[in-house]
Amino acid sequence: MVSLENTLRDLLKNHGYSITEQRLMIFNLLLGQEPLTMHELIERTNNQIDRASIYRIVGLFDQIGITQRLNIGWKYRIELTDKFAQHHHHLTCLSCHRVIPINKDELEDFMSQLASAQKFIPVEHQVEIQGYCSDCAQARLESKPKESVSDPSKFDG
Amino acid sequence: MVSLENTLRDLLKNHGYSITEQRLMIFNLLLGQEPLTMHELIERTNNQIDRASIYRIVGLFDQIGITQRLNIGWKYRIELTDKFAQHHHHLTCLSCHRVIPINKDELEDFMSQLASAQKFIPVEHQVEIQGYCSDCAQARLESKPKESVSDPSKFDG
DNA sequence: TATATTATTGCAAATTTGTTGCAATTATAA
DNA sequence: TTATAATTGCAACAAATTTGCAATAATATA
Repeated sequence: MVSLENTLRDLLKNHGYSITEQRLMIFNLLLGQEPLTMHELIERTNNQIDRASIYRIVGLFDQIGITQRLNIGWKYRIELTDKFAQHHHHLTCLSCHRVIPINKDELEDFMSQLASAQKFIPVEHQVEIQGYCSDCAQARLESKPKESVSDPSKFDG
Repeated sequence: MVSLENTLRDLLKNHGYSITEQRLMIFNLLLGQEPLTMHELIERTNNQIDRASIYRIVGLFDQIGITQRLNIGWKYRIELTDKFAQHHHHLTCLSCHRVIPINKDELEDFMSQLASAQKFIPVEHQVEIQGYCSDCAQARLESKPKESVSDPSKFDG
């Protein structure tokens, strides 16, 4: 039986990197979570790891395929790759910013097909769909307020 | 016959914003390009627009659906929405970082289906597939060099 | 298990990226 | 034209990310 942490250890080893307390902590913070922003990740380490190290660790994780980045609205978020987690496809509501994970096998198949038609060897993929969730779609039907923004740069994504 | 710039003018007008030289310039820099990072966009204005204004303009463009953000590797990139451009789906090579646009109708159909099955009203969507393009896949078959990086945080995404 | 070697971390400082307030300028509508 | 409101540039600020380097921790080997 292989635990996810062992997969991590192997990945680090195989790439010639050492296993440190800090790397394990970052990994565990990401495990089983919704994708986290850097800020959230830093917060959750509770000053037990220096910021610079966190950036270096996430950089390394990205590089050897442990994590990947995802843009939701304005800022990017960090999530574990397929090796460790399943929910890499999302429906994002433009109104309430809810993120609904989608995880369909048919989607996977479709992706591979699409890629291989171009002689491209897929490793990871993400699908993002922005729109309106059923609640917000309903609310919008009932009242459609005019937008009015003094400083457009203030928008929250 | 409607030019894309007229579509832009209308969009600004309809939302109550004015048409300025700066907004037109940003728009034209994005038109027909691969998605640009903020840095690239700023560079290409050649000091003809202040940084703060560029951020404000892109913020506005995002808000009224002229642009959207996209993560390729390390930093986010700005690209025009469907109203102006077609290539919102990409194959990204993990080795040479080439970005190959994909634009398939079947993909569009598939997306709408997927979303509506969840009573979700799709507005925009992106599909990103990372893997190896045919050239790099070939090269990797011929020689599989060990990676060796002194400071992992230096990686270029 | 101790030790030498190399990788990794924390710290402090620097740089880059993004934001804000406000006066000067420009666009728009009358 | 001219008045009004929106937009820009500027300068200062704040947040995010990176860097160099000495101290520390991990690894491989004796």
